[in-house]
Amino acid sequence: MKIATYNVNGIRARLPVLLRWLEQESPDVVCLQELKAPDDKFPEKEIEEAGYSAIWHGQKSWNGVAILSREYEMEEVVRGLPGDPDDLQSRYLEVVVNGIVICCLYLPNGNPAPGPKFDYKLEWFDRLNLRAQELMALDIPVVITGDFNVIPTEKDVYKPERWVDDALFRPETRAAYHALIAQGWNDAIRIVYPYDVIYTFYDYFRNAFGRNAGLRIDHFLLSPKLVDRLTDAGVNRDVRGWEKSSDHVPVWIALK
DNA sequence: ATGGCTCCATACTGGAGA
Repeated sequence: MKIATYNVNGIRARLPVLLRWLEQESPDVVCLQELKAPDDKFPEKEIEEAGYSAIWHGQKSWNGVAILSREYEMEEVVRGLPGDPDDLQSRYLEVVVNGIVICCLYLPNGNPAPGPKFDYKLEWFDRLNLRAQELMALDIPVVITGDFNVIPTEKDVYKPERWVDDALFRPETRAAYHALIAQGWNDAIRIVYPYDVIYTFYDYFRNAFGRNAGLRIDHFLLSPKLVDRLTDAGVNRDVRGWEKSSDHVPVWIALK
């Protein structure tokens, strides 16, 4: 079973690239972030013609997440991150598919930091960790994946010293991420590739992709019940070089 | 230190992204 995550940065602008990538990689389940489209503008027909059912949580202009499935039935569990009725941003979707809970998230960017956007990021992170703790306590197969907007370590950024004050790398952000990991979650990419330099995002500016000046901010976290089933993982780095690419790269895992 | 690029909105410009 192959599961992928891809921050598309606008599903309408990205549709040709998305469909080409789906055709090439044939993932069973796909978590998408940054749809940048309201619910009624989600390209349901094109996704269906590509062979996928879909559940989506859209929003006008910004944010938006979706989960696609090629073969397995999906059952929606949670829409929107619990814990704050005033938070209307579409950043979290949770489903059960093939006996696995899959959480698709788009964690707030948080820049500029400090400031209200950074406060929102940390508050959102606290609520994510509460939900993750609930799932961990169930002792079942769970995948938490998506765009975390977190650079976990210095190894995950091309020039760490330039990012120390950024909301993606500040101590508070890394502390929240490490608190999540400390619940017992396993970083799938680092299990398969403990030492390699792996990036999932390249800025549109300054030929970042050509210089391999990237960040690793899209992650796959596996519950203990699932980690033994991990057989492979990777990033589709070449997709970043395609015409009209997203600034993010698809990330995937394979489970037995 | 700045700006470089790309997306979306109701649009010839600005906000957000990371």
